[in-house]
Parts: sequence; C-alpha cells; structure tokens
Amino acid sequence: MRKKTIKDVAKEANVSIATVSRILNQTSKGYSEKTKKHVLETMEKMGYSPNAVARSLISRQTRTIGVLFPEISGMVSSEMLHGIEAVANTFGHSVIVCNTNSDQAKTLKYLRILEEKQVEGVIFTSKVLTKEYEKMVRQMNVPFVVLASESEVEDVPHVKVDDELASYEATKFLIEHGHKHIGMLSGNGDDPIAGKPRIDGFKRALKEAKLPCRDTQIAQNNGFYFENGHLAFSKLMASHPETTAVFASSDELAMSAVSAALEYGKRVPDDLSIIGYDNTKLAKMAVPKLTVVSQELESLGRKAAEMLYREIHTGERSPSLTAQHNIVKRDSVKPLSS
Amino acid sequence: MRKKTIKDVAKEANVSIATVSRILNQTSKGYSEKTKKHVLETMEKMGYSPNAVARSLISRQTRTIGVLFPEISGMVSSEMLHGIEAVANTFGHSVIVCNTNSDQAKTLKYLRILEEKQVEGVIFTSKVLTKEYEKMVRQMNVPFVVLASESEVEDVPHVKVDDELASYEATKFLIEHGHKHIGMLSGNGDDPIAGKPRIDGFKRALKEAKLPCRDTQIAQNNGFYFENGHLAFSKLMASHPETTAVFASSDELAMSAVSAALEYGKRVPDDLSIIGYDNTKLAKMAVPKLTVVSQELESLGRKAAEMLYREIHTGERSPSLTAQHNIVKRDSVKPLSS
DNA sequence: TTGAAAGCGTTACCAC
DNA sequence: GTGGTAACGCTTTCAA
Repeated sequence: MRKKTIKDVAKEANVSIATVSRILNQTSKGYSEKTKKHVLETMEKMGYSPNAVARSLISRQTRTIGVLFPEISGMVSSEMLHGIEAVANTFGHSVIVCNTNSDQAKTLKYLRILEEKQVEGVIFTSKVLTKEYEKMVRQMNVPFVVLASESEVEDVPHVKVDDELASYEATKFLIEHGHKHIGMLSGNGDDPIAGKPRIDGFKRALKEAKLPCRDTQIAQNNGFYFENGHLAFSKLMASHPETTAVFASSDELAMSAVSAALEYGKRVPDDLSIIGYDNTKLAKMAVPKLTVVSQELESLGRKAAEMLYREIHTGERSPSLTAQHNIVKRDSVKPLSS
Repeated sequence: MRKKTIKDVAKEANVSIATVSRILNQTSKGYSEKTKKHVLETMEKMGYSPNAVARSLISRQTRTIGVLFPEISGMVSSEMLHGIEAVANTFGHSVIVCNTNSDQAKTLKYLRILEEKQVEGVIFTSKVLTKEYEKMVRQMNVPFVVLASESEVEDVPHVKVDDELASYEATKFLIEHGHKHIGMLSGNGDDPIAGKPRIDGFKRALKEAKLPCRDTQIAQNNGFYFENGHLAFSKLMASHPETTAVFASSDELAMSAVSAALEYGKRVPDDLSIIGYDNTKLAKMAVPKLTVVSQELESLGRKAAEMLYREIHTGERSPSLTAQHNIVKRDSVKPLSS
C-alpha cells in the first residue's frame, strides 16, 4: 500500500493533478467552489498527505533550520533551544538539532549535512564561528546567526550579552557588598567568549577598586560544568584562604562552589558569598538561591531566531545584538560584616 | 548564482549526469578510476554539494527522525534528547525536535508536519500515546517508539522504567532507614505514567510495612517542576508535621522540598530525609547531594533510538523495554535516630 | 475554471 | 564504462 499522491487524488476525484495542486495550495481561484469541496473531501477520504520533500524540491523551501550546540544537554543549551523552537514554530518551520561536541570535524560534518538538506538558515551557538567555517558558510549561502558567541566570519551577526561588562558588574556587586578578597572560578582563559572576557571584566573591577588582583585568584577550568568546579575551588582556597567572595562564571560552577565551600566548612553566604552567571533554572533551585548575573537564554534564543527569520524572509541582515544583562539578587551574596 | 547541480558538474566534466550520479553514490564500478578522479575534482572545484531533497524524493529516505517533547527545556528532556541524537548521528540521521507543550492540538499538528516531511521514524516522549493519535500513527506508517511513557496504541513499543516498582523501592529505602512518617510530593494522580504508578508504589511500600498511609500524606502537584513543589510541601507539613522523610517524584520536586524544608526550619537530612526521582545532573549539584531513584535518561533515550532504528532498518519491531532503575545513595537521606 | 506538460535535482534501468 | 531517459511527487506556466 503505497502512499497516496496527488495523482491518486486526481484520478479518484476525476480532475487533473494541476487542479488538485491548486486546491492544496489555496492558490486563489483556479477552480470552482464545487470542485474544491469535492477534492478536499476525497483527500480526506483517502487520507492523503502532501509530500513536503517533493514540494521543497520545486519550491526551494524546506521550512527547516538547523541549530548547532557544542553540548546538547544542560540547562544553557536547553533554554536557548526552547526559545529558538518557539519562534521557528511560529513560522511553521522545523528545527534540526546538532550536537557538535565542540569538535571541529563534527561541526563541519553537520554543516555539510545541513547544507545538503537545504535548511533555510542556521543558528550557531556558544562557540566562535571561526574562519575555518567561513568557506562552508559562504557556500551554504543561507542566513547564519551566532548565538551566545561571536563570529570571525564577516557579515554574520551574533546575539549575546557583553560578557566583559557583565562580569565587571558581577564583581563590582561583590565589591559594593564590602568584599575585598575576591576569587573567580572561570572557564578557560583561551576561550574568547565565555573565558577571557569574563576574566577581563573581573580584573577590571578589582583594579578599579584597587583591590588585590593576582592570577592565583582566578581558578581556571576547562569547562563550565559542575564537575569542573571542584578542583578549581580547592586550588583557589588553598592559595587564598582569605577569600570572602567568589565570582563563578556559570551557574554550574557556582553550584560547584557552594558544594565545595560546604566541604571546606564554609557556609554560603555567611562565610563566603558567591555570585553566579547565567540565571538558568538552576539558580533558583540552589540552596541558597543563587545571586547571579542573568542572561536570559530563552530570550536570546528567541532573538537569534527572529534575526534569522528576518533575513530569511526579507533578505535583510540584522546587525549584531548585545542583549541586556542584569543582576538578579537572591541569597548567595551577603555584605561583608567585619 | 544558482546552486550547482549534478548537471553543472556533468557539463563541466564532460560526462553524463548518470556518471556523476554513480560516482556520487560510490556505486561499485560504472566508471573508470580516471573519470572518477576527474569528476571528483571538478566537484570540489565547483563547490558542488548534493541536494538531499532531490535524493530523498527518489530514494524515499530522508535520513531524519522526529522527537516530540512536552517540554523541551529542562534536564529530563535534555538528557533524553542527548541520547537520541547520539544514536541518530551514528546512523547519519538528523533529528527534528518538537515541543508539544503537552497540547494535543499542537502534538497533532507536529505529527502532521513530520508526516509531510517524510521522517523515517518518531520518538514520542513523556506523554502517553493515546488513542487520539492512533489514526495519525497508522497513517504515517513509520516506526514509533514511546519513551519514558506508554502507549495506548497497539504495536507501539515503549521504553521506560517500572515507575511503580521504582517508587516502591524508593519508599522502602526510606522505611529501611527507620522512617515511619513518610510523605510524598507527587505529580498529578491523573497522570497515568509519572503520577499514579508512583503514588501506587509509595502506598504499597507503606502498607506492606504497616505504616500510616493517609491521602494527606501525598501532596499532589500539577507538574514535576521546582515551582510546583513549594505549596505542596507546605500542605504536607501542615497536615503532617510529624513527617521525617519525603519521597519526591522528580529531582526538581526534591530540590523544591529541600528549599522549602529549610524555610521550615528543617535541615536535610538531619531533620528531614528526602529521596528524589530521576537522577538528572541536578541531583549531584544539590546541597546536600540528592539520594535518588535513578532512571538513566540519556541511556533510555539511546535505547529508544536503537529500537527505532532496528525497525527502520530491518522492519522488525522491538518489544517494549522496561529499563533498570536503581537507588543512588548520596546525602539527602539519613537513618532516623530515635 | 481546467488540463497538459515542463521542470525541480536525483537515481536507476536499459542501451550502446 | 558510459549516456539517455523515465520516474520520484509536486508546482506552475501556457493553452484551451
């Protein structure tokens, strides 16, 4: 029992496939009300479903976009995806998710697949769109938007918060609460987005306040995950036991810090203040609830998708967007009482 | 500048499109090594990329599957998706994610889209595949598997843990630790998967141990999220202040319980033991780390995808699978010291 | 208002 | 080995 085609419907309804097609596409008048009704009924009766593949072939529109994540599980990706999916759905589009695992070869492979599948746009998240991908991007010749990162490829807009500034403010927030010995749990300093800028912001705030700022105060990690934080925290405390506040550059690292602090016999926020970064659902669930620099991931995802669709529909490329961040005060930071 | 086609390559290389096609498909010998090399080179030179849409049209294979989630953000969906994506990738397939928002109309709409896009299989997660979807499932005529839920549609296999048993064991675990006044934070009792069975397991353990088991010990929620838990916890404590242990039927509810407990002046696990359900990354990040019934979501996702691909490739439908669960002991449960 | 037919980019069968 | 061509399911002129 092969799948029904427009042809089957045409035969059954005693009309030409052209007419069926017209009716299918609601194309304004190319048929009478009567035949329309009749054809629609036979379609229903036969359980006909149009073949989007055939349609795409001729219309050159697949109504599909691709999204690349370095890591598909985890709250950060998850929330961005949520925002993206919502607007794609709004436009009647589907989204293909790709887990690149931060691997260049895998990323290229995925881009190739997306190209072959003729997606109408792609959102590249959390990693720098480096020159290595430029050739592919040009060749695909569809709109790209970089989300929560930046692009080395000219003309590809991004949407993200100002990481340096956000970190500066987070640190300043700690300083304003009277803290003088502040440590940082950061990502890798080689990471040009979530690594270095956040470290820079941290340093700037410290320098501006004329507070001690030695490299050992910054405990780098090779990731932003919970597992990464523990060792770094230990190192930080070992070299700077005087620390009274910590800026963690992700929510998971912040969670890690509170866990580790407790093992260290320090209570949060009484003995140690901690400020996180992201404001995923995690932050609200933690005990104590995390004070964080908030980047609204879902909204960023939504914005990126909107920019993408603007270009898909109108051909107009959107300028890069640096989104607002703000500090959400909860319970993990406390003024230093001397 | 239109996209290059096989035709352009053929012309440029002075061969027929048939030959180009053969070379593209690595089809064993229908060309000489020499022409192969030549054609491959011109392809490269022209930046040719095959059109998967056209290929799909004729081959009837889209190398794509669809996955439906009631809620796309959140650790549970996220981890399942991770597992699914991994095996799909293994088979060179792409996955389209669909957020149904637990809405029947939206689910049907998505199924229709997946049908039109000719996906080769679909994974339906976390919600019962009810009779309302049967017509669609039959019509689509591609493999389905239900993940972390069950199916009312005959012949559609599922993969999930035994919720009743898992809950029974979780509760028993609490009992074995000497607790006699146990409460439960559950989902909605009308939920036939994550709701009722878990409540049943809870009750069974209590009854078996001849422990008090009144309905007020079970605080139902309309969801499994953090936000849902707070009120329920309050109600539980209001009616049963003697409670010394709580079984929360999701990790988020457990997190909610530890938060609320603290506000209640109870420390976990000293004054109140809490056992969660799921074992998402959350459980490890909590303070204290959550003791939980573990269902390995990523692995379940992987299994579901494997079952799906087995059927896609061989036509053999897999039997339903009830996966192992186990109790992961961490720090949120403590023996009752009298 | 309707139908015939030419594609859309590929694959696969059949000749040569 | 290689090329011509029908077909995949549909849209869209162009005629009627």
